[in-house]
Amino acid sequence: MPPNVGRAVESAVDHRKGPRRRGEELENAILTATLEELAEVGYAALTMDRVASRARTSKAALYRRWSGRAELVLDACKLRAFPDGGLPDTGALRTDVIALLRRMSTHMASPFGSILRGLLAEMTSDPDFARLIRDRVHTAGPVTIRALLQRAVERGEVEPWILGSRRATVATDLLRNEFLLFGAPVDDGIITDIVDSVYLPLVLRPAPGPTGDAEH
Amino acid sequence: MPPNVGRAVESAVDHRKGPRRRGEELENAILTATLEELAEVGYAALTMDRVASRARTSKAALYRRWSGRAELVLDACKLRAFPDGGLPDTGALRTDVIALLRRMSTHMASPFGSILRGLLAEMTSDPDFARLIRDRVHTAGPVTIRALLQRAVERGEVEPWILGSRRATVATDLLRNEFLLFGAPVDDGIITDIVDSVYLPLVLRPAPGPTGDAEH
DNA sequence: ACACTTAAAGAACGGTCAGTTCTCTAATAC
DNA sequence: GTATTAGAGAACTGACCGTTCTTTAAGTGT
Repeated sequence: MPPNVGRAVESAVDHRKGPRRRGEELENAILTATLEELAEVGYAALTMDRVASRARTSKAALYRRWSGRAELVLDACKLRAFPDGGLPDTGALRTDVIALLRRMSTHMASPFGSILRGLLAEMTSDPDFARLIRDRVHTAGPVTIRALLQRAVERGEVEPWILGSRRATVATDLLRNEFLLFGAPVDDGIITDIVDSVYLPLVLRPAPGPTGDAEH
Repeated sequence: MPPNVGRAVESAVDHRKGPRRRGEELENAILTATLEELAEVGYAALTMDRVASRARTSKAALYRRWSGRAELVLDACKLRAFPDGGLPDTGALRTDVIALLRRMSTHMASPFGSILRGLLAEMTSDPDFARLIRDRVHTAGPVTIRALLQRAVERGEVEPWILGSRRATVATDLLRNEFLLFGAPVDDGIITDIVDSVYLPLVLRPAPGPTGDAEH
């Protein structure tokens, strides 16, 4: 019945007395711990137990907020987004794009790279979750390069229809592919090769399209 | 000692007596069981226990041959390669490439797609293993498209230098990117978009006007 | 100030799976 | 034949996941 009324001789070490965090404060501590774990051991080796103990909380507190590792990491990446550093603005499309790809490359060489791989693998299961990952993780590249293109259009370097074409994001798409296959950081020669022998010929002025291909 | 001195009251059911497979026969059975498991539950849910019991063998036999799940799956994919079906040969580069991308798309919609994702995620750890994956899994696309290009060069559709350029594999690179981000099968409109608005403008003869693409 | 409600800390548990290591014994080599 | 190799099967350690329980601090309402 009420077994241990009295005294609890046990529990020599029980710091439930310490200032107990709640709500947002605790949540922030958990997300911070998650990012630290990601930086130290990467996504694949991140465990809920480790995050909980690093944040000096309990797994129960984690599972009350997130349904699993992937959701937790996703939120950690979302709120404390990795530094973006503003748009490159060198005055010419070529150097702008090279600067962007270089930045993406170093970004992928950070723990973020392993997160990317891990989340990509987990997209197999849930389509809704897959959409979430796509939206939160894979939009940075395309959004940024479209902004660079927009300025190039205003300078007259690029024809406006390119913005709505699949050509627009080829540079970041190829960089992502390169990273996934060969790892990061992506060699600088490869970056300039992507830009000079593929991307610029596709988007720069005199580049002709086959038929009227402004769709998507 | 008499072989079956009546000991061991235990072991009511012990079929170690059945024809015990060895060497290559057993290995084939294991690889077959691996492929069946892959087809049924996908890469993420594949476990060594299940493979062992499906092959009616023991985990010890698996670990004597492979150091883990990834190596096993890699070998299973390598030996009993998924059907290639020969090179598309339609007489024109455009239709050849579209046929190739379609085939790759359906391939990625098979269990092979989940294998791809899983292996990609495991490349984080070991660089040697990463190379192995790249070589065994991601060569099919590029190798095939180079063969298509080679024939296009012989027909005069494409200039020879393209074969050694990064442009050569852009179609398969973009398809892989599309699959990883959006899943398979890849919509047919996207495939033709990749080919018509990106790939062909990059590789076809000089300045491919929509009407007369000069072959002389 | 008080009782009441919420939720954090911590521990334990059941379950799954990875890898390892036993024993026993069939298949093979010598 | 005898000796060696290696497969079958089971047990076992250890990691991790996700859940649940108890105890108790932090808020909430009156």
